[in-house]
Amino acid sequence: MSAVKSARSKRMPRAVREQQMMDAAVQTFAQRGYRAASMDEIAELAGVSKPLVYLYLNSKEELFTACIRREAQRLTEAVQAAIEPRLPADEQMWAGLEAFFRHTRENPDGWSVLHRQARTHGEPFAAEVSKMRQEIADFVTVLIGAAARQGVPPAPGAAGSHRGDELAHRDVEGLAQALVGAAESLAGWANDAGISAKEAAGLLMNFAWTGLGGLMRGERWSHR
Amino acid sequence: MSAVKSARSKRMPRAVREQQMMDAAVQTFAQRGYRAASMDEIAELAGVSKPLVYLYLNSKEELFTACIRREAQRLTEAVQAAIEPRLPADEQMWAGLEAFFRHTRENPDGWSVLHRQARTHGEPFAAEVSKMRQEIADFVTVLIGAAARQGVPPAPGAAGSHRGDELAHRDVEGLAQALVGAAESLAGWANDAGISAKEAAGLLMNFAWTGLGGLMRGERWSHR
Amino acid sequence: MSAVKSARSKRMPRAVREQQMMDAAVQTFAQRGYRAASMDEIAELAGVSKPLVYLYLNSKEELFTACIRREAQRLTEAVQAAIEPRLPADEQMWAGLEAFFRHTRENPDGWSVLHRQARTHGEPFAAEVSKMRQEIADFVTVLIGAAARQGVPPAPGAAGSHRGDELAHRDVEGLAQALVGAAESLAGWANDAGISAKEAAGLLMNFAWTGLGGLMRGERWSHR
Amino acid sequence: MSAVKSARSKRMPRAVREQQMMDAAVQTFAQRGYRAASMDEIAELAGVSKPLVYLYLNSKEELFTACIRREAQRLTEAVQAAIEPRLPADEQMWAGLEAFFRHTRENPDGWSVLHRQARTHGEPFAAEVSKMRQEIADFVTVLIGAAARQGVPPAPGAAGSHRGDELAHRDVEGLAQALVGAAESLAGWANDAGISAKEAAGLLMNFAWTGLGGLMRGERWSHR
DNA sequence: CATGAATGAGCTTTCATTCAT
DNA sequence: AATGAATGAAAGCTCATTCAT
Repeated sequence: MSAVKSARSKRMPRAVREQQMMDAAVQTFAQRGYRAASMDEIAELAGVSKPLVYLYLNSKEELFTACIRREAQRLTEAVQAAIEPRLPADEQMWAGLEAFFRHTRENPDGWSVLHRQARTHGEPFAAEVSKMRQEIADFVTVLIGAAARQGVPPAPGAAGSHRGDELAHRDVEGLAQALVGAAESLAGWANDAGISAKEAAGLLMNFAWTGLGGLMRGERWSHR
Repeated sequence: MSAVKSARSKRMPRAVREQQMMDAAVQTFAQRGYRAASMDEIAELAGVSKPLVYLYLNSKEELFTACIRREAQRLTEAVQAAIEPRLPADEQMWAGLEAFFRHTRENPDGWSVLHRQARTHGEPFAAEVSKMRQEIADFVTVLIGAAARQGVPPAPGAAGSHRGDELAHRDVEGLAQALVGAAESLAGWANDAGISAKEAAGLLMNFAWTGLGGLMRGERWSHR
Repeated sequence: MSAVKSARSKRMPRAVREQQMMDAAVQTFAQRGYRAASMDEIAELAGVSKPLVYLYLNSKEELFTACIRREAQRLTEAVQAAIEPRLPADEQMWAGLEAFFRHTRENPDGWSVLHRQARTHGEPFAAEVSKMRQEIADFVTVLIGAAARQGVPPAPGAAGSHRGDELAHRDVEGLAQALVGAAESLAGWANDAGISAKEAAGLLMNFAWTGLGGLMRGERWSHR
Repeated sequence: MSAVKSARSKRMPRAVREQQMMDAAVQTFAQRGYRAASMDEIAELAGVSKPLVYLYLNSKEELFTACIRREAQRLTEAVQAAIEPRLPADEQMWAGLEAFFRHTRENPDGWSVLHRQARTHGEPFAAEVSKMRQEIADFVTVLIGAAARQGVPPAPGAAGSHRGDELAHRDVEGLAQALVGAAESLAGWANDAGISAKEAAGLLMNFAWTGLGGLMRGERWSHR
């Protein structure tokens, strides 16, 4: 009936089967955790026998790594595809955040594998995610720098933009880390609370970008 | 010198033995992960036989839960002990953050169990941490509300305090989530980068509290 | 240059392919042992696909048996080809031993399959080698008998040949067993110690043939 | 009834259980071969569960090694116990051979593990046996040397002992190898053919010691 | 109070073997 | 003539958990 072959039909090319296996693996790893996920369950969910999984993906570790890489790439691609480099820094940031929240909401299992599972299970895997995370943090760092040069979020009623006090490099890095952490945290919360990607992005922009503006203008918090 | 007997001596009261076991368990869970940690290893590290662990703590699940509870309590207690309720909201916030960063740095295994392991391994455990997280988020929510009523971070040079536009409850909740996430992220980064708790707290105050001030004054980010 | 097509070229007559497979099998069985050798490895080493191995050789057991038969035949042929039946018994023996040591040194994998692997793995295979071994033992028995009739290894300085005391049939059989075992043992040792086939054959002739001569003359060892 | 507790009774000391396991393992390895022997089968034969085997002996490899060592020690001890160092070399040799044939006949599985299995399966194990074999070969070498010094098997009717031509060290080593190989081969044959240990020892003494005597007296085989 | 002895169940991994093309 | 795709069955090993003392 259907024009699409049933996912269960036998004898399909390797590339297709591999994707099916990784789909099943991501789902299983997300729900059970790396150790608790059994290759039996993954194979069954993929609709193939266990030996075939091993034939194509070699071991549980390699399968997990392959999943992490695929999901990391999909996520970064989704974010990068949303960014229009000619727009101002804040618009780029907003677009990136919106894409991030949208992607994580649409791929909760992939996000879980990246955010929870991969970072929890030792060095072979954590490094894979750290790389992705650092890429994003670097990008955010650049955006903050750009914003600083453009003159940023003017305080309403304040005199026009002026270059704020220099932000130390270490501070910028820390801010990027904080921002990424906030986004990660919000991603989990937004999905559970039924917040849309646009709302979440707006929320974080208000929170972070505005605060950033303050920093740019030299505002600092200190004990009174 | 010490009034405490050697940790290895036989025949000690149950409460002490239990703490030793949980110390060993927290360390093992942090290093290996919930599933990979074996009761054998925990018992050996605690210096007792395996049946004794079962006698006192019943099962791996209960042991893990007990660890989570203990560490969660220690963390929240550390934060709350640092807060002086009569101080202004921002000072409370700073003190809480400083205590948080200090405690996580001084108890990396406990923090790892809470932040990484517990949330990664299914419902019985994640709920335990969510509770703690929510407590903190609620507290932050209260602080923000208080700050809003007191009139907060005045824009330098702006006219004195004025009540900001109302912040929707949902927004406040989201901000709290973002703040907690940022703090968690910074906790990891700070420990690796050798940032002191005070520095990390200051960084986050500048980032968050300032932004918060903007929000209070009705500043919002939007597409131009 | 060569009239033989590359071993990797496609579409070659069955007989040739079969030999390639058996070459690969002998090598793999020798290096890994019967059980540890995988059909995958054999097929890959032979440069063909696994189903083709099954098409031609039916099963791992049959493949192993085929290897044993081929190697046993090659060995016995090598030994027999070296023997000139019109020569005296001792010269025949020497020539046979020399050929044996030479062949095992030049075909260590084949020898390993016969000597080590085949005898180690249950009845279907051990019988195959026993047959070959018995053939050789029988031949040695005949030689000894011939030597006995000819009057053999005269003690230097002793009066000419005289028919020795009768050797019981069972003794002759035992001697043949001992001789074959000694040869097998020397084959391994000689290869490792860099002893040439001629030297090894000489050594064994001195050892065995001389002793044999003593027996023929009725010398017997007994407690004093 | 029996004064001996049933081998199946539960809860026995570790040392006893370990011996039971090794008994079962030796039997299984001998009958099936190293690879084909399954830990399941060994455990069942030993009357214990598989985990207990692993608890005590760690792995299949270690279990195999332990078996090899135990059987090698038992064999060498049996041989050494039979030797009376004050007796002449030939009597020592005879006693050693007799003990060897007796022990291998009474412990066919242990002998199979040493002679067949251990040498067939790669380096960790073969080395263990080589050590034992070399010990024996060295001992034989010493005996041959002693015999040479004492003046040995006089040709009947020949004038009293005289020091034979020097035997090169390499030759002596080769002879020892041949002798050990012959004994190994005879051990298998004697067991199958119902030859007693004494008969087998006598056979080999006649064969080897007599030949040796010839060599000592300078007799050499050569092409005529 | 404390433990040495013991196991049922389940995991990852491998292999000989067969179809469908 | 030849192969890519696929699997049933079993093996080595580990673990949470319990008895008997």
